[in-house]
Amino acid sequence: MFTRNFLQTHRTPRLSEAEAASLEAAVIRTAEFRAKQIIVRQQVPLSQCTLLLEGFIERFKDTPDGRRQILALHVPGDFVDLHSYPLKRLEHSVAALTPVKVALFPHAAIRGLTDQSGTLTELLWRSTLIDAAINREWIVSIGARSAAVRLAHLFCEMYVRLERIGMTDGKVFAFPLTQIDLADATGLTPVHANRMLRQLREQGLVEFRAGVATILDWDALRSFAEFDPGYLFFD
Amino acid sequence: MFTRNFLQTHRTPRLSEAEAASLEAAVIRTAEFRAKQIIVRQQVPLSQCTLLLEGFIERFKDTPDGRRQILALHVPGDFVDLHSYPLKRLEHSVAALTPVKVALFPHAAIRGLTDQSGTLTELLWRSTLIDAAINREWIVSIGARSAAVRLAHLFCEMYVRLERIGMTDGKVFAFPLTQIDLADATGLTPVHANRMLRQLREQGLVEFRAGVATILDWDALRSFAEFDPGYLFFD
DNA sequence: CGGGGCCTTGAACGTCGTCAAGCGATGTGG
DNA sequence: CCACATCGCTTGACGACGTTCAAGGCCCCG
Repeated sequence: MFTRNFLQTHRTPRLSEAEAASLEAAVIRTAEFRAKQIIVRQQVPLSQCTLLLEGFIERFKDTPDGRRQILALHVPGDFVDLHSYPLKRLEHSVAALTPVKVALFPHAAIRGLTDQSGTLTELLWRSTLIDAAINREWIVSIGARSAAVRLAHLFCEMYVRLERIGMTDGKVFAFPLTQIDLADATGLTPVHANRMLRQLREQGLVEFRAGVATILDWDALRSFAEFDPGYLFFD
Repeated sequence: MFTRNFLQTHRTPRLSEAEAASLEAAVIRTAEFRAKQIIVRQQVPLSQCTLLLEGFIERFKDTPDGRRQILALHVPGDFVDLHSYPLKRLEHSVAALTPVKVALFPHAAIRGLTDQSGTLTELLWRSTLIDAAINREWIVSIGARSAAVRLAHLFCEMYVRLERIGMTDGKVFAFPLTQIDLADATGLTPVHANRMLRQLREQGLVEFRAGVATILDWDALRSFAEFDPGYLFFD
């Protein structure tokens, strides 16, 4: 069941059994990547899409002056480059944060799915647009929230997304990023990210150590972060 | 020809004449809005999509503490809320920056188009994903570029997008935002945006006055802004 | 044992934000 | 027709949030 987590997080529109079976059957093969390995390089023409089965993936872009901006984080059940189907190439790169296992869907198979069913089309399209909604929420975070709030918001988002696929253990979840990665995701320097993490910990909101996050006070964290999960479209 | 500007900016995949005619025929009516009028309110269920014909539109989100973040700017030929088709509602709001004229496509008509042609599906889907690519470039701008570079990048983007639909006059183009809007789009304060605009003008890169932008030195501006138009997918 | 990530902390600096005041243009009502 | 309010733009002074530079610690791995 390659598509179990995907269907778990994308319940609207609901597929018929036949449609779900077609989606599952569109996988030609699986693949594995090591941590830090680049999975998709920007601007390279693509002919298949990647569904993340196990592990964590990042999408990022490097700027000419050597800075690096993480654009999105992906968890199991996320299509990491479904948008390559209409776009044919990506304008950013995709890399594994941990060892990962993925399922591959040839573009031709996606085309087959969209020809077959308007509902399947809508579901796949929708999933790319939820990614876009997350991108926009990150714009709000980076553009309009302070460093500490930004980090808190990211912890909220990841907690909720991981909780949905059963990858949390109470208020504890694996979040295998370095502080440098967190800084690259939030537009901060590693030094300042470190200081803000300490502050969040001392405020009793969230603790982050060795790639593991522990929510200390969910209500307080959520309110501190101005977190409203509507943008994740968990309908 | 409601869809002329849209087809002008979205040349891939190419539609057959019949497909282009179907797209054009999917419009049920046009509508007009006054400047500053809200066109789509966040979280309200939608049943139609809006194609911008004339004028400028913004997408934005307000934060609890009263800040406002502009998420995207739209020019004629852009679908401003095509993503409401798979999502059914938006997590942000849409407003007119100037008096605007739009064409409306019922969701049911979009469904008809996607049922009819995989190529039409791909084109519409693609256009929503180009919006997403622009969102991601804004993440890079806000997260990793300095205030002056950020503004310069925005001028580059708008110049290229407007040039494509014939809305530039040499190196001059109407860009009907206030300095406050520019600040809200770039995550700056109006005061600082003002200072950076002065700097860009004094450096001989770009001038912005009364809603009109003038590129003073395109090559210098482009290089200062680290601008690479690849993310706009002008294929 | 040495080297390289990653984390942590301090000190100094600078970009950007805040507060405040004044200007010009526009518009509205007395 | 003028008084006055509003809005957007501009500039100065000051302060803060976040960056930069630097050093040291820990841990893992070769």
